[in-house]
Amino acid sequence: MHSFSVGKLRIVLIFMYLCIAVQMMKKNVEDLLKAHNVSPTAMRMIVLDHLLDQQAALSLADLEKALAPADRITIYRSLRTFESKGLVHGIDDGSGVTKYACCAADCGPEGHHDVHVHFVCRNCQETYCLPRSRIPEFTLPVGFQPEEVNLVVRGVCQVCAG
Amino acid sequence: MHSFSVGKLRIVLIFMYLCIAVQMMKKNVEDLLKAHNVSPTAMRMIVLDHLLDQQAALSLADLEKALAPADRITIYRSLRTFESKGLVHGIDDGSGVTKYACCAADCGPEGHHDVHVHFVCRNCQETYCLPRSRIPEFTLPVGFQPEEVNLVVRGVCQVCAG
DNA sequence: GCTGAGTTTGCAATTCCATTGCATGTTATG
DNA sequence: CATAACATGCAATGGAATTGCAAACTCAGC
Ligand SMILES: [Mn+2]
Ligand SMILES: [Mn+2]
Ligand SMILES: [Zn+2]
Ligand SMILES: [Zn+2]
Repeated sequence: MHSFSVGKLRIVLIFMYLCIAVQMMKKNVEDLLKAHNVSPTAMRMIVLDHLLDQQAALSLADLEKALAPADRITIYRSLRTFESKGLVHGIDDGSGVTKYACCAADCGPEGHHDVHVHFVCRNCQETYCLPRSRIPEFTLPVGFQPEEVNLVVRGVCQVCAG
Repeated sequence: MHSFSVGKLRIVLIFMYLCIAVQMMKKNVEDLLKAHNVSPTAMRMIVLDHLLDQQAALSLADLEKALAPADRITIYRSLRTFESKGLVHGIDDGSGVTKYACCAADCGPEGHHDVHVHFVCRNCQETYCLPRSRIPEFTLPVGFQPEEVNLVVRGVCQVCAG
């Protein structure tokens, strides 16, 4: 009778770990969707999962490329659904194409609460959410009633400046 | 021999005043163009004069409508020229269409200096420059080097809130 | 399991704005 | 006037967002 080698055991353990990780990941994405009242379809789970992976915001074209051969319109409509349910927020960074990133705070169908600064790197073109950088107070002429604020900073990002 | 009535004299004086006013206006627009190294063509004077009249920023479509039957592309290229020479600045107010407004400060071909807040009214859809509302200080994570800032506030404007 | 209503998806088409190419018209200058 | 440089008008293009619609799918109720 022969025993498992350490190498084989390691491979089996890694495989089991990956299975569990993928399951947990899927479970997390699924639960996140359900928690926001969105039916967890295959496409939506793929889109949301990919968005959760990102450091920087993605455009529809980015997602289309990354998730090929998924249909662009389906991704587009997933994003709109997510946005309306407070799962992701669209970012108008001045480039002319909307970028999307996951909401950090407890946003919901009532609205988005995590108002933060966005940063666009003129070198790598990436768009980052900066949740730590709260938008400061500013004064408006009398009579103007603010409701939403969008602050976009252009410059060189951490990675490119490093 | 009969004399002028007071009424006729008044009309003549108003007419003369208007002639002089229009001349001065034209002279002002022409000088403004020349001062920024832009040949004062008929179209450019019309476009710039109309922009100087406005309280709120205008889109290309707005200008096209107001200045009909002037050619849209010619207006478009006038605006680009003005922008490059520091006469007007384009505003990305999040509506997806660029609005244009005259520069208040001493901008030039080197760049635009009058960085200010822009306000979009969700009721009347007008976009206003708020030159008095300076963009406040804000903090960025270490490593991010800011170069340009764009702050757009959405809400209800002075007129609509009245 | 089968059915039907409601939802989601994929493809085609449309709309809207920004931008470019090119031939013609205009201006400035000697 | 001649000529080069610049400005204009029309047509065409490009890219992104959005919509229409029919087929595919999901799921509760039989
Ligand atoms: Mn963000
Ligand atoms: Mn402005
Ligand atoms: Zn960068
Ligand atoms: Zn208003």
